[in-house]
Amino acid sequence: MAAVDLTSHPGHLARRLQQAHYLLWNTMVSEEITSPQFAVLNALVAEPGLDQRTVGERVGLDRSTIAEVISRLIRRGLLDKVRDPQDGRRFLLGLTDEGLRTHRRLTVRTARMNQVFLSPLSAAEQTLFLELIQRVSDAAEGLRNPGEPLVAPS
Amino acid sequence: MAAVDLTSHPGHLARRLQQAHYLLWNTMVSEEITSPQFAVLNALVAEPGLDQRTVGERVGLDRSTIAEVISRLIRRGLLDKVRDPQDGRRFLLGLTDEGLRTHRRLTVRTARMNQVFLSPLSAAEQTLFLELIQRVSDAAEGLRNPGEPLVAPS
DNA sequence: GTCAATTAATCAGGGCACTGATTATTTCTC
DNA sequence: GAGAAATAATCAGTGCCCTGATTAATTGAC
Repeated sequence: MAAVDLTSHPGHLARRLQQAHYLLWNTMVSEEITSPQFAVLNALVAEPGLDQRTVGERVGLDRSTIAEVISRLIRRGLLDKVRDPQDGRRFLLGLTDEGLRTHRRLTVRTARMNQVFLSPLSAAEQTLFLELIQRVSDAAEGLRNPGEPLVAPS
Repeated sequence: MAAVDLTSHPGHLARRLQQAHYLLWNTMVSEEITSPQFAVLNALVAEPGLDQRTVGERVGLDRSTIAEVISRLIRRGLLDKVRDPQDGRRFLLGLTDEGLRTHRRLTVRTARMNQVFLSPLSAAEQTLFLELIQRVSDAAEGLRNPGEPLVAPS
């Protein structure tokens, strides 16, 4: 009889938030292209010709995950990759015409979806909400490799 | 040249938030037990003897996912399940002694982790943050099966 | 120039999350 | 009481997310 109230646990709420978003994305944006996949397309619209690792950095996906996401996008003909002639370890990524079209099409829909998603909040709350999430995530990411331990061992 | 700023996309931020939480959980709480697994243990501390589907409902996991999570917890000896003599479709779940001990141990650590996770925000902001996430998630979950379409088709 | 350290990408393995289909049991209807 | 509808659980398939180990190429030290 010492159960905890999970509604005070930001991690639990974050998971539920993401699930809710996933569902809404599926109904309002696309059943084919996922939100992380769109983020990758978007990164390459912003900076064409990036390599795989850097794209992962831009959108917040680790080396393994970005590899999977990219291989799916290539399989679907939205991306192609060529070896960097300057550095034989790297692959340079580029959007295909269809990739570009897909990005354009989904951009409109994601805007609408974001509106619906945030509609329970007032305009001021929406701005605050985005800012708070960002501050918490940024701070936690900053704890990644800090040189000194985060907490004293119990 | 029509890339979007993903920092205004709540879904993208939600994903990053969850990743940040995942990392912090791993370093501050446990490398064995995950946050969803803890949520399941916690649900069974609050209401012992629930069946699998109901536990999933309580913690926000669908039928497939809850089945996997529970089978891992059983494999690790933290849970056991018995057929409901009243209803042969159901399994009733119970915490083992070790499951109970694990829940108790992790409860302390999650509290500390939540403090660290939210530390970039002031006390007032923390309260607001949790409330805003909850309102957005609840609203989006309410859109699940509404009888009428969410949006006019494009 | 050669060997060592670094770096980009891949692979193996574990866990979370969803959908659609299937199986077993119960409940509802007649 | 027999057949139909509903419900709990499982299975197959896809995708995201992480770590640790491995491979191939480049860079740096000497």
